Amino acid sequence: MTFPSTPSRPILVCTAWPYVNGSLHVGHLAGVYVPADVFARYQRLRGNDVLMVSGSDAHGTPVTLRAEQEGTTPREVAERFHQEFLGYWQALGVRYDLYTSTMTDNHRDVSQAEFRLLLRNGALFRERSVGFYDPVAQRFLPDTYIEGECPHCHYPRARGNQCENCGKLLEPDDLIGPRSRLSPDAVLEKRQTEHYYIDLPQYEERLLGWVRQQRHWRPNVLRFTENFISGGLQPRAVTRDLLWGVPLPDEIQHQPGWESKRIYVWIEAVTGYLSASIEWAKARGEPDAWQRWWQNAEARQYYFIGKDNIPFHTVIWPAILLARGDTILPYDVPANEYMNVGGQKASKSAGVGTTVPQLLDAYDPDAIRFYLISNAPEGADTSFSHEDFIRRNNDELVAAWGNLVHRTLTFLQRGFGGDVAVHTTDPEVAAAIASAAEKIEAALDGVHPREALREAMALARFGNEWFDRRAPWRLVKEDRAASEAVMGTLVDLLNALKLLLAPFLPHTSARLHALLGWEDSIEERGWVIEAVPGGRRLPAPSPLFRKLDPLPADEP
RNA sequence: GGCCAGGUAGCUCAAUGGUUAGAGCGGCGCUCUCAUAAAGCGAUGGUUGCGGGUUCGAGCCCCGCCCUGGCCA
Repeated sequence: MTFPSTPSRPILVCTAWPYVNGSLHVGHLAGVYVPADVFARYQRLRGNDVLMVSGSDAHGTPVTLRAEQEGTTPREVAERFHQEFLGYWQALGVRYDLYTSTMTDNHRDVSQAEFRLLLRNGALFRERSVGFYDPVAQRFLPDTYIEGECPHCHYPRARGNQCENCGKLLEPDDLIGPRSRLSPDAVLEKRQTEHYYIDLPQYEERLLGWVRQQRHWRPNVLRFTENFISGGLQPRAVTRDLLWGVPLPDEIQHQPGWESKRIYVWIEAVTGYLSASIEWAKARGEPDAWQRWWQNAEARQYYFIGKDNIPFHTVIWPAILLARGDTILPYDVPANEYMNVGGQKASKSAGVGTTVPQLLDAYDPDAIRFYLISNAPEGADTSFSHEDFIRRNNDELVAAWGNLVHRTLTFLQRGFGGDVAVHTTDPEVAAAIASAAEKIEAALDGVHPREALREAMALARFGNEWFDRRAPWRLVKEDRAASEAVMGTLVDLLNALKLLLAPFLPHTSARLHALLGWEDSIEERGWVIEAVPGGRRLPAPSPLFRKLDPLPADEP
């Protein structure tokens, strides 16, 4: 039994670049990194040409702020968390082809080259503006860093964008006696500054036309994007008065005043997708190989992000790519909602939190992947709790799939010495496998991993039911050959489920692959459902998953 | 305060405006003993937050209200 092979297609799997200003959270994994990895693993198994890239976003204010708080440099903070993130991917089996950072020379070069290209193509313009300058902190201040007396209600600590007392919207200029929140004693100066802006209105019509063709996008992404563009696009500044970031191209950065400006992070960070692809190609010794995913009409690009990032990936990044004019546009942007964390009392009393290091400390990687996908926030927010995690682990993963594996393999071991008889897969089971596989493929191709996992679990439950119905433990007493044949079919079912679950549960599927007597890897065999040959003797099994102790009851 | 999501079974979640609103898990009952005290079957479980409206038809669309979360901060 095999599936029709599809021609190999280049597929670029991108994930949002996380800020390196702190540990990642369960929501990041559930919304972005685990779904992306599941999708990428599936596409690789299907034989498609997958390139999965991302990296740490080292620049931006959050990193600078953290460094200031710690009395260290942004680079030190960035390096530290970058290393931590690399550890996550290793531990969880999130398998990037390249996970880099925005601190590389390559990224700087690609970003600057892009800036030049946009300039040459008329996408950028330069404009003067007046900003408040803090001479003590030696920087221009964002609106929210300026406070003063509200001209309407005379609240003394109104912000430069809004008075939080009377709610009126303000401009920094409206404030009476504006002060810097960074340096309260500083006398603010109004200084002229100058920045580059990307002329988004120029691309509005083309973007809207393109977006309206994306019928396969998730409804929330499509609706949000259409509203965003229809509301009218404004030019956006693409440079900032900052020191931590990518400098402007040489011919600009040496002009007076421009040495202290940087390419603003939201244009620079999305460019990371391209720069990482190029870095991967260079490292591979084929510097042009990236073009296969960027300048090829057959290629498909998928961007896995959280919902807060939608406009950057469905409007601004496509606008940049349109302005470049030398690449394809994103194929899909499967943005997820949030996995919130409720039941905080429970997590605190258990002494376990929800950052990635804490999760990894408490649970096995496949159990984490299982939970996060089965409760993934694909269309609406969902909530995480340790209680729910333990329940899903024990009552679903272990009880259905883990049990099917273990009861099959131990019975085969005890009853038949681990010998798989020469057999044919029972037609009812074969049909159930084929039907489940078809649904799983459709769900994964459409980037609905949660539905795909549900189908796989339904097949595992069917396996338990069929096992009970055939009762090989009873059959063996009357008709040993018939019992052997039942076990052969069950082994085939395990073999199929091992493959169908491999994108979700790569570690345990690999272990099961070996327990089923294969000497190669799942990846080498590819997305092919096959029977386990008769005559094979399987090794003694051990459980794939462990049950977790329930949390201690809450003390009142 | 403004903006944006949500509110569906005990819990966690499904349901292009179209049969009697579904699934998993839990709880209850039964069956089984190969299996990590696991599994299977069965019955039970709903005023889809509240009140109006549009429609042949509304969980879904519109208006108002209540509640929760997120962002602005």
